[in-house]
Amino acid sequence: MDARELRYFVAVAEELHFGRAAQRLGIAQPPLSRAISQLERRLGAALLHRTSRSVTLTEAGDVLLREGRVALDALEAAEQRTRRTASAGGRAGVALATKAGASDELLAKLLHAYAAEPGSVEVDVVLCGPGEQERLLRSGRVDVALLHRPFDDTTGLDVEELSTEGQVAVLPAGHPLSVRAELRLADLAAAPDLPQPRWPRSDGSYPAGPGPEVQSQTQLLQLVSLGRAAVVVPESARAMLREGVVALPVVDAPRVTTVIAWPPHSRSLAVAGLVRTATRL
Amino acid sequence: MDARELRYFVAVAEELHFGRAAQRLGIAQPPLSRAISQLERRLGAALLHRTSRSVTLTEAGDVLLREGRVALDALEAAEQRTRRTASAGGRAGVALATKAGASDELLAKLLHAYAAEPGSVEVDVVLCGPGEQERLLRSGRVDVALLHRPFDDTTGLDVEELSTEGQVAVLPAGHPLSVRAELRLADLAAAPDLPQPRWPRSDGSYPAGPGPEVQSQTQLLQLVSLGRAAVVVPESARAMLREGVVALPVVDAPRVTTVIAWPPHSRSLAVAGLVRTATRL
DNA sequence: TCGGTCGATACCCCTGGGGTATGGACCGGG
DNA sequence: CCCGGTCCATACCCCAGGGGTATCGACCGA
Repeated sequence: MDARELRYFVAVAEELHFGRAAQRLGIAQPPLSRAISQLERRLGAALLHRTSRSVTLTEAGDVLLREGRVALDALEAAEQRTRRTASAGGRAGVALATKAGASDELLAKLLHAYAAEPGSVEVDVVLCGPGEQERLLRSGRVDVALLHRPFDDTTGLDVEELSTEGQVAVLPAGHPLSVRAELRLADLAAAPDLPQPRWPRSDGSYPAGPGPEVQSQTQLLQLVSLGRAAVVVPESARAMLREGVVALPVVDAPRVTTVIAWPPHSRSLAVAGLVRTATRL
Repeated sequence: MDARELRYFVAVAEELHFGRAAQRLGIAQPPLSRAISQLERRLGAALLHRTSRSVTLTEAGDVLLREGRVALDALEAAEQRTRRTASAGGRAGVALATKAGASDELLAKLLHAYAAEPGSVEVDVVLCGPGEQERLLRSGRVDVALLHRPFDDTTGLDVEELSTEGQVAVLPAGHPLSVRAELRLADLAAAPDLPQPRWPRSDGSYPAGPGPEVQSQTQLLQLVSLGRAAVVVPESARAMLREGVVALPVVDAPRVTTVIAWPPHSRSLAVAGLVRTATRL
């Protein structure tokens, strides 16, 4: 199978609309229609149920969407890692992704300890938005990442657990709930004046909901201190709190596990060294 | 990156010879040369050191070979699983690979127990040669496989351990060593009249060595009973022994672990059911 | 020095992927 | 009930690029 055809199919399967998919791919709609039906002919399988009003996935199409994404990620990763190896020119560095503002202290300790190891190489740290690390790792932009369960999906990655922690609710100082010693998730849900803010998805769109739209932690904290939102974050994020907000333990929020993750086929000594250092912290 | 280019590169990287690689790919040599240098240009990376007498991998080429194989496997798997889903036509079965003659009893118990589960589906059992299961699983020909550590590589697969066992040496009855109560690997290495037989690799060629070339277990056991070879196999293979041979424990051979393995992205209920049944045996 | 090997280059042909124009099915509104 | 709008499929054209053959140039061993 050709990678191009697969990319086309994934676009259509995600949009469920030939016109929008074609636009996203930067081609006209007719060649896209043709490419998909050609793919179906080659596979001997119907992938989409289509009428002139709606497009839906068949069972086979659902399988191809899931497996195809994995394959395209692997292809992209092969390309990216080759590029990075070549541009490093022998003196191979290693790229690490982590969520900006999360596990700050852990990251600092890790980088410091690893730099002291014999044979350590330069670490290129990529700070990214929530959920972004996983994509960077799977697509080969980085070699290793710090992920946070249960938020990030570690399926198909090798991982080593580093630490677990509870979560705290960040509230406006002076809010009635802020005098409590601890909270439950239900308490927050029962406070409609404090909706959960909404982060952009990877395509830039926002999920529906009552909360304000945010793009950065700074923005988020400002909204909280203005009394317009509340948010639940891991305890370690307390380090970045500002005036005008308070943090209270949420006793029934899921515990967050920080893990170091890397692709299972990695043969990189640098990645192995980072992982070893991390587990010894 | 295009899958075609990647396939071409993998062929050249494996053959380290443009002419042979082109022959294997069924194209002429000049287009292959062109495709590779075009790939190098696109990636901005030298992949091969070439003189008119030899071709070797650069560091970047080595990375691309390893990552590229994974990507091509994933692509192949996406295609195969889609085909199988479609041809199953809704009433989805599940394909399981296992080495012919290995873990016989375990397999029988597993199939029997799974068939008795509520909601179980038909299991298509694929018996294959040594080391073949792994390839079938990675390339999507099957959904789940029984593998044997440390012989099979489970990198990048999800696994559940089922059993571990020691290994026995199968010798000709009447051989001086056959009167011992137990053996060590060194004893076998010190008996040049009993070389280890050689199995064909996936490309059909044989590794170099003194032992006879074999293609089947029957053939193998006949050679042993004729006094021309000896072989070390897991204990459970005792069930398939024949007259004229004896099996002695090899105390320092690595223990063999039978595992059930599946691709990490599998969402198949049938695979989950098989795994659950297997771990409960 | 010469023949043999092997990758690169030059040049040609034609497949097939991309474009525009248009058809045909379906739906909602007046 | 027709009419306009939406959306996928079909028809047709163009040309980029992938594949072929012929040949060159570098290198090695006899």
